[in-house]
Amino acid sequence: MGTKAFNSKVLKEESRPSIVQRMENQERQKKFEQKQKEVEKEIRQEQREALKQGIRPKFVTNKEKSLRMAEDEWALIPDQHQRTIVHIDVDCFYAQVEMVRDPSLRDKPLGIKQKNLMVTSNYVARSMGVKKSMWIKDAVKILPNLVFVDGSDLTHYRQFSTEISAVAQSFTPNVERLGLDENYVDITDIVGDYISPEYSAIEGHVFGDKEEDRKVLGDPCGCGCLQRLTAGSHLAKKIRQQILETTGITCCAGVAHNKLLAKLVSGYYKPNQQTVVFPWQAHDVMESLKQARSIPGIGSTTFKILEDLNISTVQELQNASLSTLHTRFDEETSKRLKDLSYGIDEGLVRKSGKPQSIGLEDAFKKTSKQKSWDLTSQTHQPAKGRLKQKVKERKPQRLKPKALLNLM
DNA sequence: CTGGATGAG
DNA sequence: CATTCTCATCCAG
Repeated sequence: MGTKAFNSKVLKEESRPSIVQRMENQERQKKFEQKQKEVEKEIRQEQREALKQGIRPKFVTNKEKSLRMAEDEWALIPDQHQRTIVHIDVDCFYAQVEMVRDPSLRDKPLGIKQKNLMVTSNYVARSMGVKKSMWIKDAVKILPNLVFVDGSDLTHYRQFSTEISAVAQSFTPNVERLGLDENYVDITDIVGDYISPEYSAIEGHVFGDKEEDRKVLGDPCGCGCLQRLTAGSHLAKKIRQQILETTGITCCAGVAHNKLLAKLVSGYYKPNQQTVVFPWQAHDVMESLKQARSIPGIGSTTFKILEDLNISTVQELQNASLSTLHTRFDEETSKRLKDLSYGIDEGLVRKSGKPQSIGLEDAFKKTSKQKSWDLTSQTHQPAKGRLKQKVKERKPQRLKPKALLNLM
Protein backbone atom coordinates (compact mmCIF):
# COMPACT_ATOMS: atom_id res chain seq x y z
CA MET A 1 0.00 0.00 0.00
CA GLY A 2 2.71 2.40 0.96
CA THR A 3 4.52 1.67 -2.23
CA LYS A 4 1.85 3.12 -4.45
CA ALA A 5 1.06 6.03 -2.23
CA PHE A 6 3.06 8.63 -4.08
CA ASN A 7 1.23 10.61 -6.65
CA SER A 8 2.25 11.48 -10.13
CA LYS A 9 3.36 14.98 -9.34
CA VAL A 10 5.83 13.84 -6.75
CA LEU A 11 6.97 11.12 -9.05
CA LYS A 12 7.61 13.61 -11.76
CA GLU A 13 9.34 16.19 -9.68
CA GLU A 14 11.34 14.13 -7.30
CA SER A 15 14.75 13.16 -8.42
CA ARG A 16 15.07 9.69 -9.77
CA PRO A 17 17.13 7.15 -7.92
CA SER A 18 20.79 7.66 -8.50
CA ILE A 19 22.74 5.03 -10.34
CA VAL A 20 24.49 4.06 -7.15
CA GLN A 21 21.20 3.63 -5.39
CA ARG A 22 19.68 1.64 -8.17
CA MET A 23 22.62 -0.66 -7.92
CA GLU A 24 22.26 -0.89 -4.18
CA ASN A 25 18.64 -1.72 -4.56
CA GLN A 26 19.44 -4.39 -7.07
CA GLU A 27 22.02 -5.74 -4.72
CA ARG A 28 19.46 -5.88 -1.96
CA GLN A 29 16.90 -7.45 -4.18
CA LYS A 30 19.42 -10.05 -5.22
CA LYS A 31 20.27 -10.85 -1.65
CA PHE A 32 16.62 -11.14 -0.88
CA GLU A 33 16.02 -13.57 -3.70
CA GLN A 34 19.07 -15.49 -2.69
CA LYS A 35 17.72 -15.84 0.80
CA GLN A 36 14.45 -16.97 -0.63
CA LYS A 37 16.16 -19.71 -2.57
CA GLU A 38 18.08 -20.78 0.50
CA VAL A 39 14.94 -21.12 2.52
CA GLU A 40 13.25 -23.10 -0.19
CA LYS A 41 16.24 -25.35 -0.45
CA GLU A 42 16.21 -25.80 3.28
CA ILE A 43 12.60 -26.81 3.18
CA ARG A 44 13.14 -29.28 0.38
CA GLN A 45 16.01 -30.71 2.33
CA GLU A 46 13.84 -31.14 5.38
CA GLN A 47 11.17 -32.81 3.37
CA ARG A 48 13.68 -35.19 1.89
CA GLU A 49 14.90 -36.00 5.38
CA ALA A 50 11.38 -36.67 6.46
CA LEU A 51 10.78 -38.97 3.53
CA LYS A 52 13.97 -40.83 4.28
CA GLN A 53 12.76 -41.48 7.77
CA GLY A 54 9.43 -42.56 6.49
CA ILE A 55 7.63 -39.56 7.91
CA ARG A 56 5.12 -37.72 5.82
CA PRO A 57 6.70 -34.35 4.94
CA LYS A 58 4.77 -31.49 6.38
CA PHE A 59 3.36 -28.95 4.07
CA VAL A 60 5.08 -25.57 4.36
CA THR A 61 2.82 -22.63 3.72
CA ASN A 62 3.98 -19.46 2.07
CA LYS A 63 3.42 -17.63 5.28
CA GLU A 64 5.76 -19.90 7.09
CA LYS A 65 8.27 -19.45 4.33
CA SER A 66 8.25 -15.70 4.64
CA LEU A 67 8.51 -16.00 8.38
CA ARG A 68 11.60 -18.06 8.03
CA MET A 69 13.10 -15.69 5.55
CA ALA A 70 12.54 -12.77 7.77
CA GLU A 71 14.01 -14.63 10.67
CA ASP A 72 17.65 -13.91 10.05
CA GLU A 73 17.68 -11.12 7.58
CA TRP A 74 15.10 -8.71 8.76
CA ALA A 75 17.04 -5.78 7.44
CA LEU A 76 16.83 -7.20 3.96
CA ILE A 77 13.16 -6.58 3.76
CA PRO A 78 12.88 -3.51 1.61
CA ASP A 79 11.79 -0.42 3.45
CA GLN A 80 10.40 2.17 1.11
CA HIS A 81 10.52 5.88 1.78
CA GLN A 82 7.94 7.14 -0.63
CA ARG A 83 5.82 9.01 1.86
CA THR A 84 6.46 12.21 3.74
CA ILE A 85 4.80 12.52 7.11
CA VAL A 86 4.67 15.40 9.54
CA HIS A 87 3.79 14.87 13.16
CA ILE A 88 2.61 18.00 14.89
CA ASP A 89 2.67 18.20 18.64
CA VAL A 90 1.40 21.26 20.47
CA ASP A 91 3.58 22.54 23.30
CA CYS A 92 1.92 22.18 26.70
CA PHE A 93 -1.41 22.43 25.01
CA TYR A 94 -3.81 23.30 27.83
CA ALA A 95 -1.43 25.88 29.28
CA GLN A 96 -1.01 27.57 25.93
CA VAL A 97 -4.74 27.78 25.38
CA GLU A 98 -5.15 29.46 28.74
CA MET A 99 -2.33 31.86 27.96
CA VAL A 100 -3.93 32.81 24.67
CA ARG A 101 -7.26 33.32 26.40
CA ASP A 102 -5.64 35.38 29.12
CA PRO A 103 -2.35 36.89 27.97
CA SER A 104 -1.62 38.18 31.46
CA LEU A 105 -0.76 34.59 32.32
CA ARG A 106 2.02 34.50 29.79
CA ASP A 107 4.90 35.49 31.98
CA LYS A 108 3.63 33.77 35.08
CA PRO A 109 4.31 30.21 36.12
CA LEU A 110 1.08 28.47 35.20
CA GLY A 111 -0.35 25.11 36.04
CA ILE A 112 -3.51 23.51 34.70
CA LYS A 113 -5.28 21.42 37.27
CA GLN A 114 -7.80 18.68 37.15
CA LYS A 115 -8.85 17.37 40.53
CA ASN A 116 -5.70 17.09 42.61
CA LEU A 117 -3.49 16.74 39.65
CA MET A 118 -1.66 19.39 37.71
CA VAL A 119 -1.99 17.90 34.25
CA THR A 120 0.37 20.33 32.55
CA SER A 121 2.31 23.49 33.15
CA ASN A 122 3.69 26.25 31.00
CA TYR A 123 7.37 26.66 30.27
CA VAL A 124 7.78 29.48 32.74
CA ALA A 125 6.78 27.06 35.47
CA ARG A 126 8.91 24.30 34.04
CA SER A 127 11.96 26.51 34.02
CA MET A 128 11.44 26.91 37.72
CA GLY A 129 11.59 23.23 38.41
CA VAL A 130 7.97 22.24 38.04
CA LYS A 131 7.49 19.03 36.09
CA LYS A 132 5.02 18.47 33.33
CA SER A 133 2.56 16.64 35.50
CA MET A 134 2.58 16.59 39.28
CA TRP A 135 0.32 16.40 42.26
CA ILE A 136 -0.89 19.84 43.17
CA LYS A 137 0.59 19.73 46.63
CA ASP A 138 4.01 18.78 45.28
CA ALA A 139 3.92 21.54 42.71
CA VAL A 140 2.99 24.14 45.30
CA LYS A 141 5.83 22.96 47.48
CA ILE A 142 8.26 23.76 44.69
CA LEU A 143 6.61 26.96 43.54
CA PRO A 144 4.29 28.61 46.08
CA ASN A 145 3.34 31.36 43.65
CA LEU A 146 2.32 28.96 40.91
CA VAL A 147 -0.87 30.16 39.27
CA PHE A 148 -3.55 27.55 38.67
CA VAL A 149 -6.31 27.46 36.12
CA ASP A 150 -8.90 24.74 36.29
CA GLY A 151 -8.83 22.62 33.17
CA SER A 152 -11.75 20.31 33.85
CA ASP A 153 -13.86 21.88 31.15
CA LEU A 154 -12.44 20.77 27.86
CA THR A 155 -14.65 22.93 25.66
CA HIS A 156 -12.05 25.52 24.81
CA TYR A 157 -9.35 22.96 24.34
CA ARG A 158 -11.53 21.15 21.86
CA GLN A 159 -12.16 24.36 19.98
CA PHE A 160 -8.49 25.17 19.70
CA SER A 161 -7.76 21.59 18.81
CA THR A 162 -10.13 21.56 15.85
CA GLU A 163 -8.81 24.92 14.73
CA ILE A 164 -5.31 23.57 14.72
CA SER A 165 -6.34 20.52 12.76
CA ALA A 166 -8.23 22.76 10.38
CA VAL A 167 -5.05 24.64 9.58
CA ALA A 168 -3.32 21.40 8.70
CA GLN A 169 -6.36 20.37 6.70
CA SER A 170 -6.08 23.54 4.68
CA PHE A 171 -2.86 22.11 3.30
CA THR A 172 -4.09 18.58 2.70
CA PRO A 173 -7.08 16.53 3.77
CA ASN A 174 -4.79 13.75 4.93
CA VAL A 175 -4.78 14.69 8.58
CA GLU A 176 -5.11 12.27 11.45
CA ARG A 177 -5.87 13.60 14.88
CA LEU A 178 -4.36 11.92 17.90
CA GLY A 179 -5.88 13.14 21.07
CA LEU A 180 -6.43 16.88 21.24
CA ASP A 181 -2.90 18.10 20.74
CA GLU A 182 -1.32 15.91 18.09
CA ASN A 183 -1.81 15.58 14.37
CA TYR A 184 -0.28 13.40 11.72
CA VAL A 185 -0.20 15.04 8.33
CA ASP A 186 0.63 13.02 5.24
CA ILE A 187 2.09 15.61 2.91
CA THR A 188 3.23 13.16 0.25
CA ASP A 189 0.80 14.59 -2.27
CA ILE A 190 1.89 18.19 -1.85
CA VAL A 191 5.52 17.98 -0.90
CA GLY A 192 6.50 18.04 -4.55
CA ASP A 193 5.56 21.71 -4.66
CA TYR A 194 8.34 22.45 -2.23
CA ILE A 195 11.11 20.61 -3.97
CA SER A 196 13.09 23.44 -5.48
CA PRO A 197 16.43 25.18 -5.11
CA GLU A 198 14.69 27.77 -3.00
CA TYR A 199 14.05 25.09 -0.41
CA SER A 200 17.25 23.13 -0.74
CA ALA A 201 18.43 23.82 2.79
CA ILE A 202 16.84 21.99 5.65
CA GLU A 203 14.49 23.97 7.84
CA GLY A 204 14.85 23.45 11.56
CA HIS A 205 16.80 20.66 13.19
CA VAL A 206 18.02 17.43 11.76
CA PHE A 207 17.92 14.52 14.15
CA GLY A 208 21.31 14.41 15.84
CA ASP A 209 21.92 17.94 14.66
CA LYS A 210 25.43 17.34 13.51
CA GLU A 211 26.74 19.46 10.73
CA GLU A 212 27.49 16.43 8.64
CA ASP A 213 23.83 15.47 8.64
CA ARG A 214 22.98 18.80 7.11
CA LYS A 215 25.30 18.61 4.22
CA VAL A 216 23.60 17.60 1.08
CA LEU A 217 26.74 16.01 -0.25
CA GLY A 218 26.05 12.41 -0.95
CA ASP A 219 22.54 11.15 -0.94
CA PRO A 220 22.71 7.92 1.01
CA CYS A 221 19.47 6.69 -0.44
CA GLY A 222 18.71 8.22 -3.78
CA CYS A 223 15.04 7.32 -3.85
CA GLY A 224 14.23 11.00 -3.52
CA CYS A 225 13.53 10.93 0.20
CA LEU A 226 16.32 13.42 0.85
CA GLN A 227 14.58 15.97 -1.33
CA ARG A 228 11.11 15.12 -0.11
CA LEU A 229 12.01 15.32 3.55
CA THR A 230 13.95 18.53 3.02
CA ALA A 231 10.95 20.00 1.30
CA GLY A 232 8.81 18.52 4.03
CA SER A 233 10.75 20.48 6.62
CA HIS A 234 9.74 23.68 4.85
CA LEU A 235 6.15 22.61 4.64
CA ALA A 236 6.19 21.71 8.32
CA LYS A 237 7.54 25.14 9.11
CA LYS A 238 4.81 26.69 7.03
CA ILE A 239 2.10 24.72 8.76
CA ARG A 240 3.48 25.67 12.16
CA GLN A 241 3.63 29.32 11.19
CA GLN A 242 0.07 29.23 9.98
CA ILE A 243 -1.07 27.58 13.18
CA LEU A 244 0.66 30.30 15.15
CA GLU A 245 -0.89 33.04 13.04
CA THR A 246 -4.43 31.76 13.18
CA THR A 247 -4.52 30.42 16.74
CA GLY A 248 -1.61 31.95 18.59
CA ILE A 249 -0.43 28.47 19.52
CA THR A 250 3.11 27.18 19.07
CA CYS A 251 3.95 23.59 18.39
CA CYS A 252 6.70 21.17 17.49
CA ALA A 253 6.90 19.06 14.39
CA GLY A 254 8.69 15.93 13.32
CA VAL A 255 9.26 15.11 9.66
CA ALA A 256 9.99 11.59 8.49
CA HIS A 257 8.99 8.99 5.94
CA ASN A 258 6.70 7.22 8.38
CA LYS A 259 4.49 7.96 11.35
CA LEU A 260 6.63 6.22 13.91
CA LEU A 261 9.79 8.19 13.21
CA ALA A 262 7.94 11.45 12.74
CA LYS A 263 6.38 11.08 16.14
CA LEU A 264 9.56 9.99 17.83
CA VAL A 265 11.54 12.99 16.64
CA SER A 266 8.89 15.67 16.88
CA GLY A 267 9.61 16.21 20.54
CA TYR A 268 13.33 16.01 20.22
CA TYR A 269 13.80 19.75 20.35
CA LYS A 270 11.22 21.61 22.42
CA PRO A 271 9.36 23.88 22.51
CA ASN A 272 8.37 25.53 19.25
CA GLN A 273 10.96 23.72 17.13
CA GLN A 274 11.01 21.02 14.55
CA THR A 275 13.14 18.08 13.58
CA VAL A 276 13.56 16.05 10.44
CA VAL A 277 14.94 12.53 10.40
CA PHE A 278 16.16 10.65 7.36
CA PRO A 279 15.58 6.96 6.74
CA TRP A 280 19.24 6.13 7.22
CA GLN A 281 19.06 7.55 10.72
CA ALA A 282 16.26 5.22 11.78
CA HIS A 283 18.61 3.03 13.77
CA ASP A 284 20.03 5.98 15.68
CA VAL A 285 16.56 7.13 16.57
CA MET A 286 15.57 3.72 17.81
CA GLU A 287 18.75 3.28 19.76
CA SER A 288 18.18 6.60 21.44
CA LEU A 289 15.24 4.93 23.17
CA LYS A 290 16.29 2.63 25.91
CA GLN A 291 13.16 0.75 26.76
CA ALA A 292 11.05 -0.91 24.14
CA ARG A 293 8.12 0.44 26.12
CA SER A 294 8.82 3.90 24.77
CA ILE A 295 8.07 2.81 21.23
CA PRO A 296 4.62 4.05 20.28
CA GLY A 297 2.50 0.98 19.77
CA ILE A 298 4.11 -1.00 22.55
CA GLY A 299 1.92 -0.45 25.55
CA SER A 300 2.05 -1.79 29.06
CA THR A 301 0.54 -5.15 28.24
CA THR A 302 2.77 -5.90 25.31
CA PHE A 303 5.78 -4.73 27.22
CA LYS A 304 5.00 -7.02 30.13
CA ILE A 305 4.90 -9.97 27.79
CA LEU A 306 8.16 -8.88 26.21
CA GLU A 307 9.72 -8.71 29.64
CA ASP A 308 8.57 -12.26 30.24
CA LEU A 309 10.62 -13.14 27.21
CA ASN A 310 13.59 -11.27 28.64
CA ILE A 311 13.20 -8.50 26.13
CA SER A 312 13.12 -4.99 27.47
CA THR A 313 15.41 -2.79 25.42
CA VAL A 314 14.88 -1.82 21.83
CA GLN A 315 18.05 -3.58 20.92
CA GLU A 316 16.93 -6.78 22.55
CA LEU A 317 13.75 -6.57 20.56
CA GLN A 318 15.73 -6.07 17.38
CA ASN A 319 17.75 -9.14 18.15
CA ALA A 320 14.86 -11.28 19.29
CA SER A 321 14.01 -14.07 16.91
CA LEU A 322 10.62 -14.15 15.33
CA SER A 323 10.07 -17.63 16.66
CA THR A 324 10.65 -16.43 20.20
CA LEU A 325 8.14 -13.65 19.76
CA HIS A 326 5.80 -16.08 18.10
CA THR A 327 5.53 -18.07 21.31
CA ARG A 328 3.54 -15.27 22.86
CA PHE A 329 2.24 -13.18 19.97
CA ASP A 330 0.58 -14.07 16.72
CA GLU A 331 2.65 -13.86 13.60
CA GLU A 332 1.46 -10.47 12.47
CA THR A 333 2.14 -8.93 15.84
CA SER A 334 5.57 -10.52 16.01
CA LYS A 335 6.53 -8.99 12.70
CA ARG A 336 5.02 -5.70 13.67
CA LEU A 337 7.09 -5.63 16.83
CA LYS A 338 10.28 -6.30 14.96
CA ASP A 339 9.38 -3.65 12.42
CA LEU A 340 8.81 -1.11 15.12
CA SER A 341 12.13 -1.89 16.75
CA TYR A 342 13.85 -1.01 13.48
CA GLY A 343 11.84 2.13 12.94
CA ILE A 344 9.82 0.54 10.17
CA ASP A 345 6.18 1.51 10.07
CA GLU A 346 3.85 1.11 7.14
CA GLY A 347 0.90 2.52 9.04
CA LEU A 348 -1.10 5.02 7.05
CA VAL A 349 -2.25 8.43 8.12
CA ARG A 350 -5.98 8.02 8.44
CA LYS A 351 -8.26 10.94 7.95
CA SER A 352 -9.89 11.62 11.26
CA GLY A 353 -13.62 11.70 11.63
CA LYS A 354 -15.84 14.65 12.19
CA PRO A 355 -14.94 17.57 14.38
CA GLN A 356 -14.57 16.29 17.85
CA SER A 357 -16.88 17.34 20.50
CA ILE A 358 -18.76 15.37 22.99
CA GLY A 359 -20.29 18.22 24.85
CA LEU A 360 -23.78 17.78 26.16
CA GLU A 361 -25.23 20.41 23.90
CA ASP A 362 -24.11 18.64 20.85
CA ALA A 363 -26.67 17.21 18.56
CA PHE A 364 -26.06 14.52 16.06
CA LYS A 365 -27.19 14.08 12.59
CA LYS A 366 -26.95 10.75 11.05
CA THR A 367 -28.09 8.96 8.01
CA SER A 368 -30.28 6.15 9.03
CA LYS A 369 -28.93 3.39 6.89
CA GLN A 370 -25.87 4.79 5.24
CA LYS A 371 -22.50 3.68 6.41
CA SER A 372 -21.05 7.11 5.97
CA TRP A 373 -21.80 10.38 7.64
CA ASP A 374 -23.93 12.81 5.84
CA LEU A 375 -24.18 16.05 7.71
CA THR A 376 -26.88 17.33 5.41
CA SER A 377 -29.24 14.67 6.54
CA GLN A 378 -32.20 15.80 8.60
CA THR A 379 -32.35 13.19 11.28
CA HIS A 380 -31.65 15.04 14.43
CA GLN A 381 -30.91 13.43 17.70
CA PRO A 382 -30.86 15.25 20.98
CA ALA A 383 -27.49 14.77 22.52
CA LYS A 384 -29.29 13.68 25.60
CA GLY A 385 -29.24 10.17 24.23
CA ARG A 386 -26.91 7.79 25.82
CA LEU A 387 -23.26 8.44 25.30
CA LYS A 388 -22.86 4.98 24.06
CA GLN A 389 -25.37 5.50 21.34
CA LYS A 390 -23.63 8.66 20.26
CA VAL A 391 -20.35 6.92 20.04
CA LYS A 392 -21.92 4.18 18.04
CA GLU A 393 -23.37 6.63 15.60
CA ARG A 394 -20.36 8.75 15.04
CA LYS A 395 -18.04 5.91 14.41
CA PRO A 396 -19.54 3.80 11.70
CA GLN A 397 -17.02 1.21 12.76
CA ARG A 398 -14.95 -0.27 10.00
CA LEU A 399 -15.49 1.96 7.08
CA LYS A 400 -14.81 0.46 3.77
CA PRO A 401 -11.96 2.31 2.11
CA LYS A 402 -14.48 3.77 -0.29
CA ALA A 403 -16.57 5.21 2.46
CA LEU A 404 -13.46 6.64 3.98
CA LEU A 405 -12.81 8.67 0.88
CA ASN A 406 -16.16 10.33 1.28
CA LEU A 407 -15.49 11.30 4.80
CA MET A 408 -14.11 14.72 4.22
C1' DC B 1 -22.57 -6.47 15.66
C1' DT B 2 -20.60 -6.10 19.97
C1' DG B 3 -17.82 -6.21 24.16
C1' DG B 4 -13.24 -6.84 25.71
C1' DA B 5 -8.28 -5.76 25.06
C1' DT B 6 -5.05 -2.65 23.98
C1' DG B 7 -2.93 1.72 23.52
C1' DA B 8 -2.55 6.92 23.38
C1' DG B 9 -3.17 11.34 25.49
C1' DC C 1 -1.78 9.28 45.14
C1' DA C 2 1.21 7.58 38.29
C1' DT C 3 -5.20 9.00 38.61
C1' DT C 4 -9.03 8.70 35.74
C1' DC C 5 -11.31 9.41 31.72
C1' DT C 6 -12.13 9.60 26.58
C1' DC C 7 -11.48 7.84 22.21
C1' DA C 8 -9.94 4.68 18.31
C1' DT C 9 -8.98 0.22 16.56
C1' DC C 10 -8.94 -4.68 16.30
C1' DC C 11 -10.90 -9.17 16.85
C1' DA C 12 -13.08 -13.31 18.83
C1' DG C 13 -17.53 -14.89 19.93
